[in-house]
Amino acid sequence: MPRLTSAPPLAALASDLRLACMRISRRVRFEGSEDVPPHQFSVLVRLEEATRTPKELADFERVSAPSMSRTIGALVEGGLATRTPDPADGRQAIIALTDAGARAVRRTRRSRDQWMLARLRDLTPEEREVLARASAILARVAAS
Amino acid sequence: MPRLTSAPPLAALASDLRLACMRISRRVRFEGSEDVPPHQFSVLVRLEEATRTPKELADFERVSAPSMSRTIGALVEGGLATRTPDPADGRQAIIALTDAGARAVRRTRRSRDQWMLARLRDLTPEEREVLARASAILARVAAS
DNA sequence: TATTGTTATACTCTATAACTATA
DNA sequence: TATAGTTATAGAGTATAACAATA
Repeated sequence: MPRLTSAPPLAALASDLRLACMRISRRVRFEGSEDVPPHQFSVLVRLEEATRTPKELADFERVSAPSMSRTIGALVEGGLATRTPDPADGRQAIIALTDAGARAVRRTRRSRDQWMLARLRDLTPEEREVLARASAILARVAAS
Repeated sequence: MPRLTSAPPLAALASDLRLACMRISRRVRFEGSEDVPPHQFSVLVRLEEATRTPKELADFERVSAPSMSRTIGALVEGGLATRTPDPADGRQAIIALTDAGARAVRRTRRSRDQWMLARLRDLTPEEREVLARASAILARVAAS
């Protein structure tokens, strides 16, 4: 039974969709047993793709250079990342993920997925199909 | 042109959907010109529905009583909320929204909606229809 | 001189422990 | 005694300003 949503006011959709996404995020954050603080986790994820310099990480996380310096320090201290001088440019450092760091990312990710997975099980196949299509659209929107 | 997603692995959907929602939230938070800090905003929203006691607010926000006491202090100081003794139970206080607080909520909400609204304009009607249906499902999931 | 990064310092939000007041 | 709330104190995370090293 498809609902009649042929021409919903765009502003209402924007507001409802934003709220729904933020509430999902909130629940995920609350329900998941976080292994690593959120700001550290963001950096670890970024390091999964490639090694980065502190400046790159600070720009991506929209955080000041000193804050990132501190975060990196905590990651290195915890054995989740390494900091080595860049042989090509002595001003820069290269931050890389350790095996323990990679494991921490997988662990946190798995924990965060659990709550969502449990909820999806209660939905109908049709609803899951809608969410699958929406997921692709939202991913594109978030990246735009 | 509907994509073939007849039987996506549920775990993959959970992960993709969660990530998409969290990234949308992140973008909204970054792009919006925040008027009030996030933790204060959450409390103001909660007060929109009804007056609350500090304990109720602390429980809902999953924060310690002293933290909530401090947050409430900031809101009262800023003229966004009021704190009055409960005539029925002298131990409790009643926290209520002021007009300025209600305006601050609307302002922040509008700012957060702007980014999402702009993105929706670039989508096709079909994509917006999918998101409208997904929004309702996600809202229900987040509340479950 | 400009860029990269760290250290110094301060502010905010968080928490636990200790305290006051009321039930 | 138990509950609601605040104050005291400390631990993270953030920022700006100042500094060191390299390009």
